[in-house]
Amino acid sequence: MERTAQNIDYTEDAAQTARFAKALSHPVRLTILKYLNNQSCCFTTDLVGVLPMAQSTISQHLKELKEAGLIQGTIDPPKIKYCINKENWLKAQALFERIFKKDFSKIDCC
Amino acid sequence: MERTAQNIDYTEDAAQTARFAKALSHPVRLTILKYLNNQSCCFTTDLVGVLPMAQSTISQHLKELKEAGLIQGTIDPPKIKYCINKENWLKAQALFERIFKKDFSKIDCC
DNA sequence: AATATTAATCGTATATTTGCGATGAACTTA
DNA sequence: TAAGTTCATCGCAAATATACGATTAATATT
Repeated sequence: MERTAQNIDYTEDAAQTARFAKALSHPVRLTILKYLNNQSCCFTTDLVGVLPMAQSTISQHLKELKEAGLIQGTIDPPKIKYCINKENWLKAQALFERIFKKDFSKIDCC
Repeated sequence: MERTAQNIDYTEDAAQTARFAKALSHPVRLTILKYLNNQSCCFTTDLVGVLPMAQSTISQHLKELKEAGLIQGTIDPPKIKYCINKENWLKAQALFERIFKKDFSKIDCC
């Protein structure tokens, strides 16, 4: 097998952390998460009212957050109620904590 | 002014958090940061030896981490020594903590 | 001075992301 | 049943990200 970037096997933690980070890497998605975190839950309608973007764009961001596992939607016809996916949220929290948890006492070289 | 996505003024925190998250959103960059965090510092050479990718690609990832402020390079001719940018690292840590710090006691709706 | 090492940058190809308007499916309400 | 609401998806355009090899500038070594 050729030794190129295509064939790297990252640790599952690194891959998962990268996926979560990617989901958090857009200000609109951070705004949505903050909103959900404050409101417990909300409907897409609410977000469309708050965010100055097309409904389709917001729907796309919601899809990404859902696919990353950070939120979940429950059907409440004809609306969909979104909320934080608690389990994965805590998982993400743990992974980000792990990134930053290191001791800096030894880092005095720069 | 037209009310489109182009004209949104995100809070500085959201924008900064998104920039940090973007820097963390690739497994190679997470690997580099982990390496730096363990080793205190390292040279590009070291990373090229460890990561199975072209030197130019690694250099590009280093540039992104540097532009996000998470690492810094000091010239040590003919090499460049990279290490974590402690100040911004702690800033990033604080911002990510802030994302996840919420109380979940009220989130029982889903 | 000539050669080697280091690491950034350029040029290029391909993939992904972001945004919008338009459409459509599912469900409600009149 | 007809009209309205909700929200996902499609199709498209533009921007950004990712990777590579080749080149270049700076410095070190012979």
